[in-house]
Amino acid sequence: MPALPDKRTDFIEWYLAVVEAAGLSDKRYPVKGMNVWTPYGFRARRNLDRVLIREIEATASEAVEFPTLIPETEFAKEKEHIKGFDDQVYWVTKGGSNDLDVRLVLRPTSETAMYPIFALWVRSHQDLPLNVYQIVNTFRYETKTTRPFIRVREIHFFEEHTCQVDEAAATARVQSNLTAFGRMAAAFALPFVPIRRPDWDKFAGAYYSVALDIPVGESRTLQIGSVHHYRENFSRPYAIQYETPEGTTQFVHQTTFGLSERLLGAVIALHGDAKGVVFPREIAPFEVVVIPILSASSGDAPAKAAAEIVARLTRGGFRVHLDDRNDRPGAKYYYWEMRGAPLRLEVGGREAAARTASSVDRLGTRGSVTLDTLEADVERALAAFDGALLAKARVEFAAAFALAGSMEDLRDSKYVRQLAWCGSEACGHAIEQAIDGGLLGTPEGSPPLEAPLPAGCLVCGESAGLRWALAARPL
RNA sequence: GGGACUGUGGGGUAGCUUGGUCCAUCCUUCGGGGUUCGGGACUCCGAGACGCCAGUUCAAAUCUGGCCAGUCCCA
Repeated sequence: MPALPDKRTDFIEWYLAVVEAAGLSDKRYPVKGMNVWTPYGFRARRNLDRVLIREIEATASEAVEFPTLIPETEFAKEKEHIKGFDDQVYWVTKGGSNDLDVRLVLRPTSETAMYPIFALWVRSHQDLPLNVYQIVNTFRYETKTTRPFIRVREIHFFEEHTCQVDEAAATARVQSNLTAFGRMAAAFALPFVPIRRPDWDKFAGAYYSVALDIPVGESRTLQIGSVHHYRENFSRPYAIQYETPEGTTQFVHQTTFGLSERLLGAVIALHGDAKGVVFPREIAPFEVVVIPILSASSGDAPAKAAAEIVARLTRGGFRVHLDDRNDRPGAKYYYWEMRGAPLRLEVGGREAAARTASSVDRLGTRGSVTLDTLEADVERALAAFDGALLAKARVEFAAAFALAGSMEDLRDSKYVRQLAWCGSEACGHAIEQAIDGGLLGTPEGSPPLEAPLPAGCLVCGESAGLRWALAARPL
């Protein structure tokens, strides 16, 4: 197995190589931006979904599933929305050999599929809030270079759509989503910063958008999700209204929350190292890999002990894999390090005799477990690994930001820059030009760096409307 | 959207400029046998490729065009 490219200097090459070498995705499918989920990659995806489902359902959201095709007539109802997506949708124009009277859109996102039906579901204030989510594939005709998990044309998409009684309730739902995302991100050891996007960069049709960004290799950022407040922007064209207790009629205020397999890409990009992928336990296809070390002198004792360990841990609810291939132990170590297994247990003649196993986690921490207390020992080792991974990620996160006190600081910046901005579009674009990237927006809540807000905008020096903003180059 | 470049076994490559030496090089991978097994084993035997379609030519991996796929730069 040849060495991976250097992650720091050749980040993209490293990323592509590691996805390939870890067996997570097969990108040889002959359609741009549409890759095959391999068995190993699909296990990771299922684990990703499991966490998303667990956390969103903890906030009273219900799973639904809407159709893949949307009639053009519904798709076109909200003007900003269609303008934003027009150039990146796939059209179905034929049924068999007949041209369709009404063309159909392959959903790029599901507002326009759901909202005509929401209008039927919502009649009374007692029907609110309506919180539903679905995990489906969506399609966007991406023109830029596609990359596995990070920029694809067939997206494995999580989308929550809600209807609320008023603007304040919708704002509260946005906050609830941000909190839920905090728990999801913690499960994947991903420190992130929620950022309210500038008006010119918000979701097509939104009142405002909060993006969830993480700093990632080569001083860039990756948007791994977003939460949007729609106010009445969709409920009016789609006529989603309800009768209040007072007998009046109101339009609902809506929110959405979107995530995708980019989260998996982010986990790979952020935690991976020179040896390959590093999975936190929640997303790891196998939390524990057991490797028997055979030799002529120890006979079948290691194999028997390994089988016992696998049986016990499986019964204990762990995701375990026994690697009993006819290969050298060292080759297996490299193999599972490349594939990111959090914990490896080695059982040779010595361990089998002592009824123990040697443990090594993916960050290199060595230890030992005893068969008497196997489940507890493994649980402790995995928890310690997850804790260490999160701590490491937090240190790197903190080091990714720097204040910018002048426009000169933005040039060739190796950091995500925190700066004072007056909020005007002209100054925003000046900042984007200087950093050769994007003005990400204003941090929701406290900014990454604690510092007194300067007296004036970095560009124009004005103090009116002054707030912190972040700028970086997107991945 | 505009421009440049690239496509050779499963992965990575040599060959392309100047067509013939190529039933295509090497590494890795894969299958079978044997010996092995505490950080990428050794050995013997075997498998596997010129993106697709046209064209030029006595002759195409090599030249031309289209398509498909990919990479980079600019908007």
